[in-house]
Amino acid sequence: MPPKDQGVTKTRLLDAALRVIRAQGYSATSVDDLCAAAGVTKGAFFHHFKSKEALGIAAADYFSAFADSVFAAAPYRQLKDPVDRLLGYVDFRRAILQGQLPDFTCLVGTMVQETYDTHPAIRDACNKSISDHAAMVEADIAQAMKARGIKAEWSAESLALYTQAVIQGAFILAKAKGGPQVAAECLDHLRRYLECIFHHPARKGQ
Amino acid sequence: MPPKDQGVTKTRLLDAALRVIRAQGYSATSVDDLCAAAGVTKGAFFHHFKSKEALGIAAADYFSAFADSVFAAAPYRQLKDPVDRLLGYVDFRRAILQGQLPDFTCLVGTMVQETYDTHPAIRDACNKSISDHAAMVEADIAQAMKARGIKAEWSAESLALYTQAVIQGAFILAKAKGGPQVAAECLDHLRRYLECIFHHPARKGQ
DNA sequence: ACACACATACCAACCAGTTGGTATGTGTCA
DNA sequence: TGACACATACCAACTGGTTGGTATGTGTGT
Repeated sequence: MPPKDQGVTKTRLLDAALRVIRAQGYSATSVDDLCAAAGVTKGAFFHHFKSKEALGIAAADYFSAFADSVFAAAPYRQLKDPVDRLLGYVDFRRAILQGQLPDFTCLVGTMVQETYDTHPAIRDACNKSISDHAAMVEADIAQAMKARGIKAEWSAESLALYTQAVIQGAFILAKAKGGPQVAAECLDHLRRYLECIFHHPARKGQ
Repeated sequence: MPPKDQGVTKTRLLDAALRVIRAQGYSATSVDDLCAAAGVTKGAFFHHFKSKEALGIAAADYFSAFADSVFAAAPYRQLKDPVDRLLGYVDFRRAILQGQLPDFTCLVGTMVQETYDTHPAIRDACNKSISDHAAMVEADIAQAMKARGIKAEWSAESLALYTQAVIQGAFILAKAKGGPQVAAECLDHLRRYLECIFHHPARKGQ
């Protein structure tokens, strides 16, 4: 019944990849692991992906598309003021630090550390994922700078990438310490920096 | 003559581990890879380390001790004012972003992402390495807060961990983008945040 | 003589990827 | 309508090579 099952097996493999690779890393995850987690056979795997590396690239794209949809639909996107949107982004990222670590950490941040030197194609896919997400943040930053009349030595792109560095680093610390609390506190510091830059009054109790 | 060669083979293996694991990651690095890079046999490896996991833990400790000595000997340590020392730390971290990526990135930040869920003993060693280094930064932060009479909602520990998150995240971005420039710009933003917190006049041209 | 620091040879389990095959669907032309 | 050619989706079994780890030597200094 191919029409009914169209793409189901492939999607099951990609969903499994997100879960398993975020928990174990790319190298430690075997094709058999993926197949077992997805409940499919090895033949099905290599029918949909020509190699493990191709699955890695596809997983990065899949993760990226999923993240795009989550942030596009997030409530903070509706805020009128670009500074509010920027701070809303940080608050939203803080709010989604829920559940187990493999549920909210970043697939591409994990993968790129393992593959940047040995699998250039995966590194490029991860870089595109991070850069595209940063570009979304950069748009709000550029508007915020214009709205507040801020002329700085740093670029909107540089600050957007900085937000991503904080988030990626916060995930590493969360993994090292076994929980998301340290990551939340990192996002609080990031928020404080942005408030400082955009002359925004700090929230009470923060 | 064992007295002369005392520890040489073990050290060669640990040095190789630093290089190879930072380039390929922990899981993708085989014991054979390590032996080849160190120029020793497998028998020697398992004479000094009872398992690959034990090597991972030893490598984290070895990296940690190396980092300790580098930072203890760094010129910024001689600065009298704790705020200068804190900013000096960031400047020093920025200055050592030299050479190839595996030369200056963080072994434990790389390893913990791959092992936090599957090798608790390695995760603990990585966590200790990060936390000990953060504690060194935290001491200067605590003194800086006292010197400037700063009472904040955040703790010195929280800010110290934030500096480590920025550094770890900067390494991920550097790997994704293939060079250290983005990491340097992240450290510039971190410096700006610290200047803001400690009411320090910004440097010109920054 | 004995412990230590290695080296050699080897193993079972696992690895990514291939094979030959089946079941099911789709487009086309008479 | 139906028969044929072809494509898609999948499967179980297999392959050559690699994995972490072990068992058993061997040379050397004390």
